[in-house]
Amino acid sequence: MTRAPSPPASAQRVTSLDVSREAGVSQSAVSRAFTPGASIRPETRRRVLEAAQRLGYQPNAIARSLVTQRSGIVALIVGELHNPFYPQALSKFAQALEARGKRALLLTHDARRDVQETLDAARSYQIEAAIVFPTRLTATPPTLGHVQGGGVPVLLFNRHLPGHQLLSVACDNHAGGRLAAQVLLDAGARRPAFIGGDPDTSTHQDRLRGFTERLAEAGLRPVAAPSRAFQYDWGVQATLHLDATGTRPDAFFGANDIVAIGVLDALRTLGRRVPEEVSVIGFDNIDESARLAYRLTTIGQPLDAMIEDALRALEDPQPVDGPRLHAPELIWRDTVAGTGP
Amino acid sequence: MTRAPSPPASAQRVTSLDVSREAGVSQSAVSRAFTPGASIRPETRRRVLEAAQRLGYQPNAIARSLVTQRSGIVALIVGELHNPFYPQALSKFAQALEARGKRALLLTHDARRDVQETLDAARSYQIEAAIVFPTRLTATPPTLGHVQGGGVPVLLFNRHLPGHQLLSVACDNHAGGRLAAQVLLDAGARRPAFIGGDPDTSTHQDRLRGFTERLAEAGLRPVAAPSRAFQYDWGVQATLHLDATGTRPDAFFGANDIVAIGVLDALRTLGRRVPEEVSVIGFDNIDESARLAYRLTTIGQPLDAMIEDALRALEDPQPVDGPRLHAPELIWRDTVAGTGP
DNA sequence: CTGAAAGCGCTTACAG
DNA sequence: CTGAAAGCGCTTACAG
Repeated sequence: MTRAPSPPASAQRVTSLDVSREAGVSQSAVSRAFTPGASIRPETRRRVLEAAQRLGYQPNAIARSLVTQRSGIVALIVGELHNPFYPQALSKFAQALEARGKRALLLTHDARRDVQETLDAARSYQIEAAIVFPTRLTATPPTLGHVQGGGVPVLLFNRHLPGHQLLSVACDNHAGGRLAAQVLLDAGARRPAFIGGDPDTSTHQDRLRGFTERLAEAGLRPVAAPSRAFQYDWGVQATLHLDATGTRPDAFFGANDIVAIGVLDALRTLGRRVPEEVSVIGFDNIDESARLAYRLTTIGQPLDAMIEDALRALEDPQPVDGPRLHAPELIWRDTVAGTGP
Repeated sequence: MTRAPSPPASAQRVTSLDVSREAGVSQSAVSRAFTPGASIRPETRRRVLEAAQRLGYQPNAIARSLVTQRSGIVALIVGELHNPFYPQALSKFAQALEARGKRALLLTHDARRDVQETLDAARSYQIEAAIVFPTRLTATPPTLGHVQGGGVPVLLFNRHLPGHQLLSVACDNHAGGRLAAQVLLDAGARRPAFIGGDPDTSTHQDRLRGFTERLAEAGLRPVAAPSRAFQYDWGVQATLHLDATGTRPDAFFGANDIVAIGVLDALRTLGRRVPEEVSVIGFDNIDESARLAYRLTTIGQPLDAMIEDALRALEDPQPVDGPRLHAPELIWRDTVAGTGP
């Protein structure tokens, strides 16, 4: 079997043409050798693969994308990653994507620019879908109001936009809010407070609504307390402020774990004992909530299931009818009075 | 000015050819209109841009990459993101990349597979560089031992591999270790312990070496303590174990903040008062270390400078001579006795 | 099963 | 400043 000479060392990239010469086959054959299920004799494939190995050849995914019209790229659009819930989701998404032979293009957005800009930039890479993590987004336009995929499906993770036609996957925050109320009620709370996050987000709103609803069924209503941001500092500040103004809730529901941890730290500063004097519950079940210093009882989100569902939803496009909700789960630890469920 | 008819609605993507027809110019002109600095009459560019706007056209970055041989894509390779130091670095990298007109391709690796595999997968996307975050890597082959960029520069962030020709950017951990010792010495420590992370990493080794060295200058040596992992649980466990075996250090240097926070929580469990009875210092200055419950004194890494330097190093390829080190900075809080520097 | 050829959507000499 | 044409590295009908 005669072989064509190897390509000159000056050649930068080794291409399928180089390999075809090395293997003594056509360039098409090289392509087929790298295409699972392609019609090619096993022996030919073997020869090609060996030649490729010798030359250090690897198919060019960019060129492939151009002709197949499928880039295999999914955009992950994130803002700040201060809430540890998101990095965790992010790396799990990247892994799940890889397991499906896809790649994650990581893009950032900030509060000042419209997400649309970021999305457009992503679209030039022929992304097959975009997942946006609304770490800094509010529901009000222009930030997220009119996002247009322009042909590519866009999914909002952990948030939904009432009245908009965006795919979205989230935890059933309304049910989670109810669950939090239930847990606090069972612990004997009579004056529970909700320390909210960004009041303009569905996560905040749904959790509050569920919480309030369940409390009402027990003839109670949450202690009046302000909302502001899903941040540690805010949890601390809100709790201190409440105390300073003479409001002493006997239980706290933090809009997420970061806020609840702030509440816990503020309570410690105030010398109030948890859970003996006051119960605290959070939302998300981030790593930090399991620390010995906190042992925060919280409502966990079924992250893996949510991610699988998100990817599935993106794969077969069907009309959006409301957010895809996942049941939350109580994570019992040490910050709520009683012995648990 | 006569116009060619608009492309049929059936056409999936709108291409530069569609725009050229809409604008009544050549396809080359469309390309030039989107190329900053290209030789094109302002009026022509305006016409093209308007036509593009009408048609919703956006240049195809994939096609562009193919011809320019520059993808504009940089791979970010991460493992687990349990240490919050990494997500923070990750999002800052993504932002810094975008500021330079580049994109971040996010890839994951796990401890079982060789990073080489992940890198090869990334290479098929014609990445211009790869940055690996060694969140799960040890220095021993095969995991990281023989990584070959195969033409693309590879940079290790926050770690270096002695004797290997990989670019790397890190904090000067040796100096940081010395600094930690200095701080503890100033606080009057006589029996300081180092609670190590993964002993097989340069971060661990360099910090320990600096720490030991400075201690030796003061005629001291660290209390014998085991090392294992850069994890919260390990910090807790190691501290508890030390205490159970009758070893009572008067100061702790946690190999990173996560470990130091574990130490702090364990100390609290043991009823030992910080910093009155025992001082604790960490490394990294992650968000969590500033929580009221911890107020951890720590050695901060100059993250922004490190990221800029990493990107710069990747841009102009020059022979590697050792890791590029950045000076650490003492973050004084409440876990070390005394009034600070 | 195999190869020659067209074409994916751009950029970039080249000639005008 | 502009257009026609070649070509980036692949995949995929098409014909054998």
